[in-house]
Amino acid sequence: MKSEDAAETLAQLGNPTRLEVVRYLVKAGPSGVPVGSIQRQLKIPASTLTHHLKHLKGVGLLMQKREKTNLWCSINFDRLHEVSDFLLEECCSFSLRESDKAKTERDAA
Amino acid sequence: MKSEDAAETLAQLGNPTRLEVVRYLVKAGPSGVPVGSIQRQLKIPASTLTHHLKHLKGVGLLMQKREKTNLWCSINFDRLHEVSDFLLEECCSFSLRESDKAKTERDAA
DNA sequence: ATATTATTTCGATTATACTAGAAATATTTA
DNA sequence: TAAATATTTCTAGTATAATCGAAATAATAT
Repeated sequence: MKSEDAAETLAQLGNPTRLEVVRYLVKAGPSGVPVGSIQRQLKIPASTLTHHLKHLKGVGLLMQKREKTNLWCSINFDRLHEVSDFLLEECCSFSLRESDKAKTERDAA
Repeated sequence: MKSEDAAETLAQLGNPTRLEVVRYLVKAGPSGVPVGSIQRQLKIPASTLTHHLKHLKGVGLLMQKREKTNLWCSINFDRLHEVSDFLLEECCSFSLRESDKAKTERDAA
């Protein structure tokens, strides 16, 4: 995952309302839930919710599928995984050298 | 990690300039680098950089330590790990049921 | 004390995001 | 066709963030 894409995705996850939606969708599982259910459960005004869903869709975190009048929303688990992987790689790019910590501390002394 | 804290931290990571700084600090490793080095390497105006460092410090991603005139900056690896763990937990809260996908697809058919 | 280097504060501009009500647009059901 | 339900678009107010130059502050070295 490219750094700019990661930044964009993280930025979208960084909004409390959107993160709440994401968590709700994760709990809902692969089958997802209709927009209206999210709206009622999380008590988010419809227009506000649509706005946020558009953002999540924009970074590929959200998938939508129409069925009759309902628009079913589900999380793109792979995408969410990519983001956490990105952060993990950042963290762990030093994990090997972390084991040299004792040596480093000796050097400083 | 609480959801609100995660959101706040993700929001901070969601700024391209700050994410660049974080990645640079991760590469720099536990010993860190002075503010001025970041500034020169990433070509970020000093005042802008100070601004962003304050944000990163605010969510506990950045640690600072003065040595003579230099202010050394280093990443709080534990904190970064907490964030990626938060996302991973979100992802994986469904990973078990993901293995039931085949079954789900059979049901749909 | 002065000069040098490092970092922060101040102040101002500009842009973008969040929010949500009201109206509009489907889509389905009666 | 009319009524009901679901979702989006439009619009607009408000707030917050990003940016950076110039000046201020801090620490050291000469």
